[in-house]
Amino acid sequence: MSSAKQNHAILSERLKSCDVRPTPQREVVLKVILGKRDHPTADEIFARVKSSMPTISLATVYNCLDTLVQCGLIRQVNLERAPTRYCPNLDQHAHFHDEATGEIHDVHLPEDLMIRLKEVLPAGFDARSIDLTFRGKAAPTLTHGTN
Amino acid sequence: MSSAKQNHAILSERLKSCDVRPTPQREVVLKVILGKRDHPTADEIFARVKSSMPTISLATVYNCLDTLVQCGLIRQVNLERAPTRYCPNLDQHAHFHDEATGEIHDVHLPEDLMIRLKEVLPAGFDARSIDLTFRGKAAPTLTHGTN
DNA sequence: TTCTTATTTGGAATAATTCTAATTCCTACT
DNA sequence: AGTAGGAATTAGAATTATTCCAAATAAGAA
Repeated sequence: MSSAKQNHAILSERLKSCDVRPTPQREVVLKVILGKRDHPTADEIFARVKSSMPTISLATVYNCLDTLVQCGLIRQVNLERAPTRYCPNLDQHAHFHDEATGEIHDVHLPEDLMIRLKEVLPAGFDARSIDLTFRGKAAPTLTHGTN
Repeated sequence: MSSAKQNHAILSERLKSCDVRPTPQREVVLKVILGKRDHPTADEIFARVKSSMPTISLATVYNCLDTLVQCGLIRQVNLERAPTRYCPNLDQHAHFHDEATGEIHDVHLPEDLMIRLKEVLPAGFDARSIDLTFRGKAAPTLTHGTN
């Protein structure tokens, strides 16, 4: 079995396990996002996807993204007043938004902190997800985390 | 001195302390946001402001909001793919976004947790602000926090 | 295969925000 | 008080991200 075929099988399996139809469009959108550890916008994803599937439409990219987020196969990140970005990293992590460069860095969150975070919620609040975003500036010289 | 005048003086003082001109528009926008502990959108703020200053323009509301956020007199909250909301509560707190009702509740964050949060950042990362948003559902019967 | 239903498509529509250029308003300095 | 000069405001146009729509297509079950 070729590597490409195997890849397809893996992606297809992932989609099926979420009870969604493993269409070629969904697979290629997912593949593109997982293929790079950055935080692309819908437009950027559209551009990347078009090189392997030139006929795909932007509406489909949006549809696929919605589906993938629903499934929990990717995450959604919102910066203030900027187009939504998507994140392939499903490990528990926070985002650091470098205000000087606009870059987003993933920051690992230890398990005990996650537990501590959930403890601050009053009784009756049931959190399905937690978004933690830092804003500020990062030291320019060192290379930290992913962008 | 009348209460209204005193109010004006206080608002004006707050603005001056941020090195911005205390214009009537900025004062009324700030007053409207501080007057209610909710999370209005720019459009909602525009509507509220118009009742006391009918000639104000939406562009000015946006300008004022930008200025006030810059000054740190109000905060900005972004829900996924929804218009930006503004928050009068400057105490350290998180937001709980009730996915069923769309309501936003403030959640108090203890000081030690804030310290713990900043500790997860690698050396060289300097966080100016921290945004923590929970998403999920809240028990409907009880009345928790502010919306 | 054929049926049923979900998905895709392109283009139009919507909605939040920003831009622009003209006007008006503060504030500091005489 | 009067005025110069920069900052803020205004209305409306422009931009841009996202969603809607109705028709065409494709996937999975029988």
